[in-house]
Amino acid sequence: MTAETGGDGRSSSSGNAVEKALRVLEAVSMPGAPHRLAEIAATAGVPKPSAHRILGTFAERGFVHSHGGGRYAPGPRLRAMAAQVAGDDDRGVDQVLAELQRQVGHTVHLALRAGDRAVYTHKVEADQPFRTSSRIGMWLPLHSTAIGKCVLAHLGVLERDDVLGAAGLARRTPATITERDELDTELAEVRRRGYAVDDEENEASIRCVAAPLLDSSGSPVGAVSVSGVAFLVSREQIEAFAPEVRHAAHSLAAVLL
Amino acid sequence: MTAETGGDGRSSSSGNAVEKALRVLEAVSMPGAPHRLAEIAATAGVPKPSAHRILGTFAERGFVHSHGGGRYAPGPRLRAMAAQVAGDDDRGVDQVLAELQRQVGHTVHLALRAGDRAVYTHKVEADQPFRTSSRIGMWLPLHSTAIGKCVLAHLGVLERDDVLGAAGLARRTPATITERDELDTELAEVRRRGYAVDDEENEASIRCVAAPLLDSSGSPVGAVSVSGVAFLVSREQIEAFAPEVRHAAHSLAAVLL
DNA sequence: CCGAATTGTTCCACGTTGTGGAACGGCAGG
DNA sequence: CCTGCCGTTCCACAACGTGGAACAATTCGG
Repeated sequence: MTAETGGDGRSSSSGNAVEKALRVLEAVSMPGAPHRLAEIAATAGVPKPSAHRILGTFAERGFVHSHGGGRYAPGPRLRAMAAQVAGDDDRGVDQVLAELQRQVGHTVHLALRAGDRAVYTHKVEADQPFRTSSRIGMWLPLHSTAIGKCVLAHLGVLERDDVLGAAGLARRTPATITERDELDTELAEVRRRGYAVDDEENEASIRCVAAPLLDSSGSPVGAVSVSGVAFLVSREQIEAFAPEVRHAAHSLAAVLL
Repeated sequence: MTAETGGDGRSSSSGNAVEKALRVLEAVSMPGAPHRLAEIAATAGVPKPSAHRILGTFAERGFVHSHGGGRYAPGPRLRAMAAQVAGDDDRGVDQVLAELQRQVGHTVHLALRAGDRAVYTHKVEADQPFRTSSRIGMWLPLHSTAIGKCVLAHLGVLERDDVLGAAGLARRTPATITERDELDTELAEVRRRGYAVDDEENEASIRCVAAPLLDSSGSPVGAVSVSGVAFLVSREQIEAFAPEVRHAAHSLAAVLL
């Protein structure tokens, strides 16, 4: 390990060509299929001509599909890669999630962090035939969800400011925490307890508990959650699942990292 | 530059840095999670030091996870991206596939081409509770499957030689076509009819029909297929689904491209 | 239907960045 | 102990990406 100072140093603005490519690829992959060039350039934080050139390369290889005049969508090659990645890790992950689902009887989610949001990657539905509006690939805000609060709580102060500054504290329900002070208090509590609760803060009638997945350096990678319908599960009942959720989180960290 | 002797002429373009990055990313995404550096470098067709540098960049951004000592696996960020891509296109795709499944009553697959193989990206199971050993993300050979033959049939001769040279014509069942001449005849037939049949050539007791998805330039992007258990569906019966499969393929081409 | 604002695309001189063969150290298997 | 193989580091060279600015196409508003 040569003397790498933990801070950003040069990488702050753009840096590596490969890095830009990754950010562009990520931007193209965002929901809302056909994206415009300017939009992608902005999202990726890359100058317009560079984005154009990179997207051209992607298009040549079939990673993105160019819808004519400056509109880009994920291409077949990227879709194939996505299917491979999504299908491969299912070895142990689904097992752990299914086990958790059996223990608690409610819908179980795994979400991974992607910048200033989290993305559902796995889901095990509850036995009860209750509507769950979530879907794999759907992304959720960090400030109003149990999963998101787990992530935020374990970010460095610097990065947290960055992320919250970019995403804002949008009100999602009457219970959503929209004050930064209040959120910070909550996050301290999350760190202390090792799990987070969402008491109808993101969606009315939905309560969740979540526990964070931390990598070897302590950075939050994502979180597991249990979601219950409010009139079936009290706040106390949901919170009582915390031990099981934390256990699952630890198992998943072992499998995923 | 390395003056390759006939065998593997793909050295066509290692020029672009982004291109190399893409190939490396693809190599990391392949099934069999922790890959070794040399393996990735070979698969991607990139010199070892370059692969190392690129993987380092990926690791910094969480796209791959470095298992220490030259072992790399898809990272959280890549998984999140994969979930987004896989989840987003479900708009119309699943509808079309479900419609096809209703018409034919058997298991329906969508696979996309990735280099010298195809990858299942979508699946709608048959009503009948029959084992189907396929899974999203699983990859299948091109020469012994209906889906693969659709792809091969619509490749340029040059690229077909390349692909078949790399992958070979491995025998999968007694019925597998392992002679290049015979395969070429079959592929001409596939082009003529607009669909391909797999009569227990890839897996014993499984018969399939497939129709290709062609992009605007006529290149094969993937294929849709219907798979039936051999002792329930005769070759004639499976082949009778061809019109429906072709129809679905056209609908999907419109949605995906 | 036309002009104005926005967006996609091309160009190009500049120097930063990636490049990859070769050499080094570490690890395993004979 | 020696012998491959593999991951990692090094470095001189120039190719490649870079991005501001100019240009073309398209959209929007009146």
